[in-house]
Amino acid sequence: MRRTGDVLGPLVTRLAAIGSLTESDIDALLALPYTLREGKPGWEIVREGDRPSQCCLILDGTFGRFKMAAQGAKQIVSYHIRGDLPDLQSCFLPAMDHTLSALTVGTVAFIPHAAIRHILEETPLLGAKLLRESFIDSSVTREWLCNVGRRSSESRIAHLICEMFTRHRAAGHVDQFTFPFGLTQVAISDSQGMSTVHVNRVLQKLKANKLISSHAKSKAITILDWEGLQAVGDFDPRYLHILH
Amino acid sequence: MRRTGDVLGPLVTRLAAIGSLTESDIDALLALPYTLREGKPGWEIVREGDRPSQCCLILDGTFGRFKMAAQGAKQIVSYHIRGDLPDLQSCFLPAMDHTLSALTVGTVAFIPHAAIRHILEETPLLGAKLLRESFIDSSVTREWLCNVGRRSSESRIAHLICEMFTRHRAAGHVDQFTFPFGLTQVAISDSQGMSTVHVNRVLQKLKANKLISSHAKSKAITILDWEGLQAVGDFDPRYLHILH
DNA sequence: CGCCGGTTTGAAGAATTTCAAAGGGAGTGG
DNA sequence: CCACTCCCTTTGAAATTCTTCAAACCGGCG
Repeated sequence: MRRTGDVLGPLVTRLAAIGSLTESDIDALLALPYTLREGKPGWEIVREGDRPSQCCLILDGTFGRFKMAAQGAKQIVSYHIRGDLPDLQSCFLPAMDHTLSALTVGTVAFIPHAAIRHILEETPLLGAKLLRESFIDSSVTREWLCNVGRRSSESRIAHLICEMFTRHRAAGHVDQFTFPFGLTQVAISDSQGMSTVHVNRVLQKLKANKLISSHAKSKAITILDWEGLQAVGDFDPRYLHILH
Repeated sequence: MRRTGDVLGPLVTRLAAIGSLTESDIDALLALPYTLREGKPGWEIVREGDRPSQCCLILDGTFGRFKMAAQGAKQIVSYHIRGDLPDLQSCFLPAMDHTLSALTVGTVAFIPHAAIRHILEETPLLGAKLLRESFIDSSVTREWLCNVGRRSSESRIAHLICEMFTRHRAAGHVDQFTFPFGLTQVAISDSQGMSTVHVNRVLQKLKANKLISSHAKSKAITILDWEGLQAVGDFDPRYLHILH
C-alpha cells in the first residue's frame, strides 16, 4: 500500500481490500478534502433525522449505527472500524434513518458530499469502488439479521467475534490472533438482541471452552481456537467480500 | 404516471415513489432491454454463489431473499414486490451472498448489467435514482434487524404487516385497507426469527384484538385498525423513504 | 476515598421453542 | 367425481432458553 501515512490512507487500505485500485484512484482518494474530528464513547456523529452535508470516514476507534425501538430499546445495526464509510448513503437519501455514534474513543474524517458526488459523476469507475463499500455494508447487515434471527446466542457472539477479527485483520489491525475489541457487554447485547446478563454468560462459556481469552486492560480479545470459533459461530467470511 | 402500461412501468412507479423523475428519466427507464420470466413458489431466481450478468426487476408476486444458517435454518432477509430491484448490488459485487426466490407465483424482468451500468456511467443523475432504491433496501434491512433484535413477537408481526401494507400502497396495490399478502406462516417465521407455531398464535392474537382480518381464499389481509396496528408494531414509515 | 460505568452472580419468571398430532383446502390421478 | 396427497394451519403440552430483577463486585479516575 502506497502512502498509508496519509490521513486518508485507511480509506485506500479499505477499498484496496475489497477491490483493485489504480494509481490514479489512489491519488484521487488521497486528495479528497476532509475535516478531522475526535470524540469519546457516546459521541453522536450524525443523528436520526439529520440531513448531513458530509460523509464520515472512520480513522480510528469503533463506531456503531443504531436505531431506537419502543421503550428505549436500542438496536445497534453495525459496527465500524478504520477505513469504513458508514454513511455514504447520506449522499443519496437526505434524511438519516439511524444514528452513528462512537463506542470507543475515536477519530473520523468528514468528507463533503460534494467531493463524493464529484467522484461518482466524473469518475464512475472509482465511484463504483466506493459504492462497493456500501453494498458490502448491506451484505453485513443481512448477515447480522441472519445471526439475530436464526443463530443461538452462543453462535451469535462467536460469529460477531469472527467478523470483527476478520475485518480488523483486513484493516491491518491484528497481531497474530489478538485484536482490539473495545465493545462493552452492553454494546454487544444491543447489537445481538440479547440481555447484558446473557452476553456475560455466553462470553464466559466461550472462554471456558478455550475459544477466546480477553484482556480487560488492553480491551483486546485473543482467539485461542480460530477453527473452533468459526465452527461455533457458523462463520463463513464470504459475506464480507474481502479479496483474498 | 405516464405509460404505466409499459412492461417496465412498475420500475417507473417505484422510482417515482422515492424520488422525482424527469421525462427523459422515464424514457430511459422504459427503454431498458429486458427478458420476462414467470415462476411458482420456490423458484430460485439467483442463488448464493452465482455471478449473474443481469438484474432482476419484480413485476408481480412476492419474492424473498434468504440466507441459510447452520442445520438448515433459513433467514429471509427481505421481501420484494412489484417495482423492486432486489439485486442491483450484483452490478457491484460479483458473487451473490444470498438467494432470491419466489414466495408466490410471480413475474420478473431481467435487465442486463450492461444496460444498468450504461445508465450509471452515462447519466449519473438517473443512476443515483436507481441507487436510491438499493440504499432504501439497506434501510429496510436495518429496520428488520431492529425488529428481530428488539421487538416482541407481537410487535414484530404487526410491524411487518404495516410495512407490507405501506409498500403495497406505494406500489398502487391496495384497495382501501386490504392488500395482497401471499406469505405462508412458514415464510413469516423465517423472516422474523420465530417458530411457525408462534407466528400462528401471534396472528390469532392480532385478529382477536381486531387489528387485522385475513381472507384465506384471496390470500389478502385487511387492516381493521391502522392506528392500533402501527402502535402495536412500533411502526414509523420514515425508514421506507417514500415521498409523501 | 468514593463514585461510576461496567461486569458478574443468583434465582425466579416469562417468552418461546420443540415435539407430536390433528385438521383443512386445493390440486391430482385413478 | 372421489380418494389421496401435499402443504399449510392449528392445537396442546412439555421443555428450554433467555429475560428480568436485584445485588454484589471490580477497577480506574477525579
